[in-house]
Amino acid sequence: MMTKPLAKSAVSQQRVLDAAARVFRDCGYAGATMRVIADQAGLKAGSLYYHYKSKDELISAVLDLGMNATIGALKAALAALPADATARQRLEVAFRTHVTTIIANGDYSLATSRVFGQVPEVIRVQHEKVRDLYGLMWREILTTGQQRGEFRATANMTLARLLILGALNWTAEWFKPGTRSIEDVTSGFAAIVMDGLAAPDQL
Amino acid sequence: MMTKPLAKSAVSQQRVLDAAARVFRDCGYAGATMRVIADQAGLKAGSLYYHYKSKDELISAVLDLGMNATIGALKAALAALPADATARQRLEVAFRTHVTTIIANGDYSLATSRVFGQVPEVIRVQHEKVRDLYGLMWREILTTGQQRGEFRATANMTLARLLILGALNWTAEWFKPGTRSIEDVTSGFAAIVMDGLAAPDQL
DNA sequence: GGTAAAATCGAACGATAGTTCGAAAATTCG
DNA sequence: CGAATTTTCGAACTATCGTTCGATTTTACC
Repeated sequence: MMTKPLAKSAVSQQRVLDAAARVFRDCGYAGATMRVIADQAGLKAGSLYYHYKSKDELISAVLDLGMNATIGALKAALAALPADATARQRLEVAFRTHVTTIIANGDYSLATSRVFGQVPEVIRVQHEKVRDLYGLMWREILTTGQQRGEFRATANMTLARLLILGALNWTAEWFKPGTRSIEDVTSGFAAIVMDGLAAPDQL
Repeated sequence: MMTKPLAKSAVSQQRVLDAAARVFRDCGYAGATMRVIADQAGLKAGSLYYHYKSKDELISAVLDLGMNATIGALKAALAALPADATARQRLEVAFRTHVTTIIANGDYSLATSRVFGQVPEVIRVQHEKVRDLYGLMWREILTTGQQRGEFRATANMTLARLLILGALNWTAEWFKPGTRSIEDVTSGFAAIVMDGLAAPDQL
């Protein structure tokens, strides 16, 4: 008899995914073995294949989750902003949201950024599209702000985007909760990117 | 009889190292196999062990070379600067030097940054010291500039350093020679970091 | 509580990993 | 050229990889 999909397997599936993210992050794609992932999830290697039919499907799921969480969070945060928000406010919210998300989903974010270059090409190409979509969201924030005259007209916004994303993604590598708050980091970053390091001209 | 070390082996050793950097960059630490590295170097797997006595020694050599090239280049560039150079000039030179080096040594730089988190702990700890040394050089540039009053007193220089190094290291991932010049990238980055994105107040 | 379905196990498969080592080839130099 | 040395090869070893699959245990439902 046909039964509705039961919920007991979902908890195991989640444990497997979490374990996979951690192991992929620490060991890379090839270095992450199914046996270690299974062990971290409290299973034996063979049992993984009940939930994911191959290692490639596992890494693909990890990449999906890491990227989609980031995109979804940014979309939601921007949508929650009042319509008359300044470009600076939008940029600051984007900073905070990005860092908050990649810290909260640390295992997935680090796994994604560290392992992306090592994954089989088929999978990488597939996820590059999602990455590009995310880049487009940032491009929109920056160019709109420039068109409104809130950002310096002479600034190269493509370079700005690459600088910002490089700096923000790097936070996942060094940020340790407890030492500094996410708010401190993002507001500090925003201050530099918006106002620069140079001391104001003395009059 | 004892003979002086001959030079014929050095060329092979270099070919092995170059091949290793490429393969480590593309496949990660565990994914890079000795057989593929040997093949890229025009040798058979067993022959690698004449030059390096283990895979760990190989990756260690790649990490060394990647990091030391960057450190050496920055040291030299700063030393070549006139003694009365402004902090802004020093920072711009550091930008340019860092990017130029990691682009020139692309295989080693990317291998280093991608593989660092996957390497056996003994090796990683060893190279963390060298990394810290490099961070210290940047810290010096930034705090000195701040003490001289050339950089905003309110700016958090630790965050500035993390932002800058994150952004600069990320260039190795996206920079494609031909499209944009290194000079364009570094001067664009420097403009943002020094002067900020915000449009000047209208009076 | 019993029974069907879901979930896990455990042993095994071929493939390939890092590494070793004696033999073979290439190089150097008198 | 020929002998000593340097460099490379190729086959082999053990370990472990991803994966499969029938047996077994656990779970859900009447």
